[in-house]
Amino acid sequence: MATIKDVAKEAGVGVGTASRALSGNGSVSDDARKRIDAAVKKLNFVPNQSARNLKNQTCATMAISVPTIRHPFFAKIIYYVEECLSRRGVRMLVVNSQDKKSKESEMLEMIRQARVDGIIFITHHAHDSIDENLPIVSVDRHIGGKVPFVTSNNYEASREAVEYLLSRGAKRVGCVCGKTAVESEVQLRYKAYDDCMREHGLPSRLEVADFKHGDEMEVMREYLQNNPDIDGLFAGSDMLANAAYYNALLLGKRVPEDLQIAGFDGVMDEWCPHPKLTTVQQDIEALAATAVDVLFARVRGEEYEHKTVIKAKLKIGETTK
Amino acid sequence: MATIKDVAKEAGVGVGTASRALSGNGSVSDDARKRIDAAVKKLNFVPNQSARNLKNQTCATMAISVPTIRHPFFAKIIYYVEECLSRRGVRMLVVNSQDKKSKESEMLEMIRQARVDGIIFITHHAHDSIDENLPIVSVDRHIGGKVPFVTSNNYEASREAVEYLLSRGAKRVGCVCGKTAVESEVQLRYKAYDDCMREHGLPSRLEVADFKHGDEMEVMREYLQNNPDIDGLFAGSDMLANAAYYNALLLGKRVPEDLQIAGFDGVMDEWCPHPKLTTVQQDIEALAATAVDVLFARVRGEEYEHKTVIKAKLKIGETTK
DNA sequence: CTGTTAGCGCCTTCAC
DNA sequence: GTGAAGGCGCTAACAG
Repeated sequence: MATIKDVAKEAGVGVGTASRALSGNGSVSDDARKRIDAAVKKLNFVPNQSARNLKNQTCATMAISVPTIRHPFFAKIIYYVEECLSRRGVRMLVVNSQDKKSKESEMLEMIRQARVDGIIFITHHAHDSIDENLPIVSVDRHIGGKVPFVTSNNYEASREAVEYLLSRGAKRVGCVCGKTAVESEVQLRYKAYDDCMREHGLPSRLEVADFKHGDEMEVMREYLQNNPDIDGLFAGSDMLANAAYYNALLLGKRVPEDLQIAGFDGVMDEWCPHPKLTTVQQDIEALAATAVDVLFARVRGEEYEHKTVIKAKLKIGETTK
Repeated sequence: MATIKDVAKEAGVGVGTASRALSGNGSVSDDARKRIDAAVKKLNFVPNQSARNLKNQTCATMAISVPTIRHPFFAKIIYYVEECLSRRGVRMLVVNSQDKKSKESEMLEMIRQARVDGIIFITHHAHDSIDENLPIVSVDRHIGGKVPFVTSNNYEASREAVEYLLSRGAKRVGCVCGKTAVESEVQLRYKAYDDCMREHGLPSRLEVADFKHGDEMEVMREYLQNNPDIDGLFAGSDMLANAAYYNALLLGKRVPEDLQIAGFDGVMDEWCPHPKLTTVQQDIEALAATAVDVLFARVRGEEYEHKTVIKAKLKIGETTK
């Protein structure tokens, strides 16, 4: 494995000159550059990234921590984040936190160990002890005082969904959302529902359920059994909306005739061709791109927004009239 | 940021002793160890991984390259690979190759740049120029002469599925599979179908379709329109099976009464509660674990199997009688 | 068991 | 514009 020393010797120049030519910092005579290029090719030289990292005190790697990669929303975020990072020549480290706070704390350690340059955090936990100067950005959650975050306009978009249900003739609209352990923008989804119902003088039938991914079917079954008379439902996620759809069918209800359903996320369509959900579609590509932008701004010490809101919009499917 | 030098000074020992105590190689007196531990705590020291990497000529990072993370099968593989690596203190780098050969070639460069210690490859391309000594392992594909790979017992499992369809009374069984650009174990799925039909003296209605993820619905619509009389279908993936289900419904067919369907993969259930597919369930956890085992064996120069077969088994759902 | 020393490969002064 | 030298933080080999 050739080193920069070998290249320099082969080209008949000093290592300094070779280094400058390779990294592009500082000027090198055309003659020297030509000989160095030739040497690089001849020796099949590639710079050793570990050495660069040590010298530059970086590692050209960003981490993204998600509760689980096995969820379409997170998978999609990761997909777009990778795309952005890759464009900048930065690698992406994926960590399944599996909702474990310990695993998330390890991530913080990674920064200190110079194993990653920054982290995109998507978590259900609060981390109040996070050093505010650490290069971290969060998606959809407030995880600590000054950690910047990007999020969809959950409140407005959710209102739009609930209003839509009402406008399509639903009279008794319910709502099921997942519980978040930490203060989260996601909570605005059911707050929007609540406000909306109150303003219309309608009773709120909100259920904020504490469950794990995968238990959506059970949660919805129970809810629909306890609320047999609803004719509209705003679900806090597509997984819940989907579960509502199938449970409704199992209970002999027709969708959307007997029950109209609106979800949130807009991520199921790729894998579940049916039903075509009416749902609030988040602009995941923009969420990812913005998170990466903010992260780089932090790392470089540039200006950045503490909070960035990405517009989500209601997509009409076949689960509403 | 404290270095090992600071720790040594604080503890009143030499750097060598501190290093030995920290990395666990070599013996250190209890007394020294105690003082070093205290110094570490006091200075809040963590070893710099970049320096370790440079010194050790490793980077404690493995890469996994998949066509897209936005597919339940790949997402699940990645999930389990991360779990295995994480247990060994190794980080996982995820690369979306997006089926681009260039992107895959970059990965090979990464090894040379000492940016990753090894790669788990899942690709649709052939890479005949791969150096056989490189620490690479492939899943489900032969990507080069001596690159080891792990795979499910595609042939036997597929036969089981087709035989099951026949045993449940299907008379005219069709098959749709995706085309692979490279010689792949996946091809055994439709080979099994073909053999099975021939042995039963039944006509083969095989379609090996060249399409991208996401186009499954169209592919199946066309197939079902061209083959309106089939009463059984073996699909080469769950996505195809799912698409077959909905297209059948759209065409006024009942499943499983008029058309029985069996898929392959066993990965849809998490995100699509319905329909409960009859499908060949791959043991993805074992595939991932084995791939990681083989990779580490290669890196360490230990013995390993060139080909490992993981058993998949038919799971009966509601799309067969 | 311990401290010193010499690199790992690269980048960045610093004189020339 | 150039080459030599020092050092990033750590580990391994050596002599004590």
